[in-house]
Amino acid sequence: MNSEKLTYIEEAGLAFELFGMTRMAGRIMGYLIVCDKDAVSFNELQEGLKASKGSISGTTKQLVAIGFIEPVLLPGDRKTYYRVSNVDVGTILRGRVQLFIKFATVLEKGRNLKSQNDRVSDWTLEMSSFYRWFGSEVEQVLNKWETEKDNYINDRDP
Amino acid sequence: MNSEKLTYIEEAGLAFELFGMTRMAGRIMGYLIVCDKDAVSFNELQEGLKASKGSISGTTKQLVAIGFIEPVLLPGDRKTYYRVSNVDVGTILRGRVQLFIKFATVLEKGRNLKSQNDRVSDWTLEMSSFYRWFGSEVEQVLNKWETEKDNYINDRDP
DNA sequence: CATAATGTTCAATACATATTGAACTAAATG
DNA sequence: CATTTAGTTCAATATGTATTGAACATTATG
Repeated sequence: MNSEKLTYIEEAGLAFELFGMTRMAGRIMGYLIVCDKDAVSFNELQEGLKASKGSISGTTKQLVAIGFIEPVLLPGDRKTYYRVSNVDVGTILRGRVQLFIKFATVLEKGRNLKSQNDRVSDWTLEMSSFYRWFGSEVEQVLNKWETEKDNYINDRDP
Repeated sequence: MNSEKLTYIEEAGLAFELFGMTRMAGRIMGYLIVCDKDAVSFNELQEGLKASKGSISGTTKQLVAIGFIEPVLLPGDRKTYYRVSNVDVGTILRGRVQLFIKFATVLEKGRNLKSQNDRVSDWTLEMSSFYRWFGSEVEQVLNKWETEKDNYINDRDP
């Protein structure tokens, strides 16, 4: 593992943190991406990331739970290997849209506690209406992607 | 300020935290929403939220910076008042989409550090391609919203 | 059965950062 | 000019949580 890759792994840690996950989750994803192996053992993750067994254990469980990685078992081998899942872009997106809707709905809930309608009432109503509507639009956009994606994915080695 | 509203203000704090902002930012938004005033003074926020001046000062500055609230000044009055801005749903959405693109791009960056293309390469490439494409789709969806929103916003008091 | 290999659990620690609170600036008022 | 008002700054504190590390469980192996 060269130093460029090690730097990248930390960068991935920060990116996942920005996205609301933990640094270690990002490091594990980064490691699995750049390591040029199909799957990586628990032990290699621990040594490669210089982290504790507890941290690897807990974080791999989280990543499996949200579907970003998956365990790989081999016959005659007691170890657990992990690899990046082919988690669908739509699944990730839908999760975020739900967060949006919840956020807007909490704002709009405040509206129902007011004793009068006013400028803020209108704003919260538009917020929640928009994000709810947006959720259904996203479904159409995802369908469009499925039919058109070949036009937009350009491999570096076609 | 009744107890239902006070409870709501804390709930708003949690919602903003989920959205990557601070609890106090959410409390201030919550207060401004349910207080039934057009604008609220620094001092009222401090007393109403039982927070320190430092906290109100720092958090109002953040909320102004990101456009969620705006200061209101009155002639002959030294105080600063704050109110919820009519921040455009599109502005908020675009900010989140940028975060998405950055996230996917970091994953894809790992791809360029690999010595071979493989399953993970394909996945990161699709991720970043999708979210970049999605960014432009969102612009069209926002235009659609502007022309159609009247059909989707239903006031409780029409 | 004794030992090694593979993970798990959870209390303790480390770490980041949100919030406080006291000291401060700046401007208005009498 | 002295005092009050309004808000800012920043070092100290509180708080939450990510991570560690040691003890433990479990299963395989000789």
